[in-house]
Amino acid sequence: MSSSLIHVGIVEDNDEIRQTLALIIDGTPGYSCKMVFSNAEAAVEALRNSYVNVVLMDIELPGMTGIEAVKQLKPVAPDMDFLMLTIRQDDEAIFNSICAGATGYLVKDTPPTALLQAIQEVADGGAPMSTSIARKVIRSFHATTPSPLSSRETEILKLLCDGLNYRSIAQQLFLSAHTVKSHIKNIYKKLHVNSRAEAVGKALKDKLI
Amino acid sequence: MSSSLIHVGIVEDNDEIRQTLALIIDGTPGYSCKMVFSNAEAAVEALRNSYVNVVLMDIELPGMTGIEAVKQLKPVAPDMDFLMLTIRQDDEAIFNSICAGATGYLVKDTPPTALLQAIQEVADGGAPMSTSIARKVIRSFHATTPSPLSSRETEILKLLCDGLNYRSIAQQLFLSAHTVKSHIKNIYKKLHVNSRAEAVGKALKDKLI
DNA sequence: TCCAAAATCCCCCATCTGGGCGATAGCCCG
DNA sequence: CGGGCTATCGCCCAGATGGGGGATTTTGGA
Repeated sequence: MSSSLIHVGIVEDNDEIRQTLALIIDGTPGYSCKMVFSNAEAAVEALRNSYVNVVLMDIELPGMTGIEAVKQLKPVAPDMDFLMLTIRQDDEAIFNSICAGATGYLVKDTPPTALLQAIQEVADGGAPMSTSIARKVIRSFHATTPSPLSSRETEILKLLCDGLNYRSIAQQLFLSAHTVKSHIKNIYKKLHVNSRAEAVGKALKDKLI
Repeated sequence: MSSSLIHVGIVEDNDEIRQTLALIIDGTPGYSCKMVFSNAEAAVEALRNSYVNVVLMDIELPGMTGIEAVKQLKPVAPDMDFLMLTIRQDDEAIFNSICAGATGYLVKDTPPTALLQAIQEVADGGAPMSTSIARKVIRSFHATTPSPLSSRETEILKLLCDGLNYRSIAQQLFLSAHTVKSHIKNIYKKLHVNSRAEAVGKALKDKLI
């Protein structure tokens, strides 16, 4: 990995910081920094069809925030990685950035060696982050509410998520369609919903399945 | 945090490793290790109603695996944290463990200092892990397929996930119910589904909304 | 041991849904 | 300029769905 050139982009409104970062990166063999922007709007426009591998993105920017920029760029450039730049470790903002599509973050006073290493790690498919951020990410993985459903109901809910109707579910579980309907009615009661779509929505959002 | 006693549990079938871990932990001030098991079944049974804070769980166990044990314990003891024990860093197994409810992992030859530090970090709400694991976790956060839906369709899909029917969606968006139906039909075509439930399931699983 | 919950099955019916088919108008890209 | 996509509105109808009842048996925990 370290043999190929890493193309880095920078989006940072503070002139000094931006130029310093660019100098460090472009001055190091193996790193190239041609795409530099002082606002998110210009960056989104120019980066969408670029060959840039890793973007250092300031979170606080005039106009569009860095988080919003990532949200727009990630879908159109899925292979582009984003490292957010922050003054200090702000767990909430960083977590939101990650939800938006960022891979990790850097605090702005990171020494050059660590900066370059973080970029390298990201390019190599890693995601450098503190343990507290990692925990936040993991937590949002897991179910927060304990499921009120019985195992049979959970089983049926899974099949609902696949779009099966009464009959198909009944066949799959060797039940009568009446029974399936009965279970689904109970699921609705317990989840406080009254349609398949809402049940599926709640099930997946609350990680009940 | 470091002032209160951390109750640690161990589940590990290798006698030597298990006893070594227990000795290290129980021999350190601030750490207590009373719950020690050589198989997952006994651990699940005893830990479900225990006061243990952090469990060191071997992944490979005779009978039930450590991953399965976490899957069973996490729902009934949501405040209990799990650190998986592995011989070497196996990204796939570790990722599966995290999906099952684990917070992090340790390689078995971790030196005592780092071991205790990792336990402390977990007890303090962190999630120690390598950058490559972190990346895997983050990746499963993001949409993998670019959405084929128009913005209007996405808007309607969101409302479908909330369980709204034609009329309610129409009112919310100031449209005729006919138009809503029309959009939904197009959504079905694009997502290759043919019911609300399936559309919602696909939307949330593929992170289209 | 006894009760509550779960799991199974059944009926009725108003309403919702999905599929088929069609129409007009705007917009962008080639 | 024409074709494709989107957005908007419309009608018909068979079949699925949700809500309202009720019933029995098994299971599991207190």
